[in-house]
Amino acid sequence: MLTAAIGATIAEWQDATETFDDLVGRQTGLNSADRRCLSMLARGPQTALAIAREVRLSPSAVTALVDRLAAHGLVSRKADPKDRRRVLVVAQASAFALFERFYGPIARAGAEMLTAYSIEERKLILRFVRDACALQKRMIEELKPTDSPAAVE
Amino acid sequence: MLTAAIGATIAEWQDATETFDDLVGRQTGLNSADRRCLSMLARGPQTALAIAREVRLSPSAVTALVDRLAAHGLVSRKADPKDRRRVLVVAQASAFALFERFYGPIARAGAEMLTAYSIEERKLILRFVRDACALQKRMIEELKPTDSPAAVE
DNA sequence: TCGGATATTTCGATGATCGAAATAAGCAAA
DNA sequence: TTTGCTTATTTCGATCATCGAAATATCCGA
Repeated sequence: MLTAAIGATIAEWQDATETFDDLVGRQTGLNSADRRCLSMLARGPQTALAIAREVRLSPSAVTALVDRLAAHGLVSRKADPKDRRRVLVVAQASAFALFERFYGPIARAGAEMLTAYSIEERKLILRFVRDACALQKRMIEELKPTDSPAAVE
Repeated sequence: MLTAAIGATIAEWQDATETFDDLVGRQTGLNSADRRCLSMLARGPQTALAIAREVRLSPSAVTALVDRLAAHGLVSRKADPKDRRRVLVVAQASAFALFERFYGPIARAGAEMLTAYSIEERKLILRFVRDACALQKRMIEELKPTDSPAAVE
């Protein structure tokens, strides 16, 4: 037993995560795709196409998205020296500051929370979150191929 | 140690969860708010205002949202016998079927995954996810009051 | 019964997104 | 080198979700 309680709590946790993220969006004026894009750019400059794939937006939508972020001074465009068709989108310092402001505190609080667990316990927690993450990714793969026209009709 | 690895894995897990959810949206033709609303209605009929609060949409947007779901046959409107100003939105059988179809498999796989853990281990996992959930909710509260006009300018 | 409060809908405007077409640059073969 | 195909991004017009304000309907207390 306990699996039902664990599942329910995870659902509640994910819901809270979504609510938190939504709040960040309201306070920053950035929508879900904007935030996803910024989070990706925090790992380094990316081309528009790579952003489109990861954020799951059309290339034209990414043009508008980057315009938006650039208007806020959060990113800048830079020609790719290797291939002048490409445009590299680069996160600015303000983007990192924004991340620190909104996600820094929770990251630190999370680390702090984990100090209440022994090393052995943390090993188990890591095993669990890895299992959960792997499971979620497996379910993504199972959902992908189908591409059913409309499950809702 | 291990906290960094745990944090990184959780971030990866949340990302996968978002991707999964987005895929469900594409395959069902339901956007994020639609899905949130349905998920709420799975717990019982709700008034438009309650939906607006939970889904974080304006009341007028909820009218449109419910129209959309109703057009898909997923919900129906029902006058509240107690207060005729109110409209109760009720999930239809097709909504539950949709949930079962997309979230049933992962719920069962998750339960199955947990069978690899002993009861003692599950207790620890439950403690951990409760801690994480509580932390996330605490961070929501800390973010709420500020209501800063624009953190981005 | 009157008047303010509450619940929902309607309406016009805004803005994010899409797909198709346009533009620009790379690349390979003649 | 030139020609033509491919790839990367942007522009453009259309669509749709959402908002805020106004309209409508109902409730409830004085």
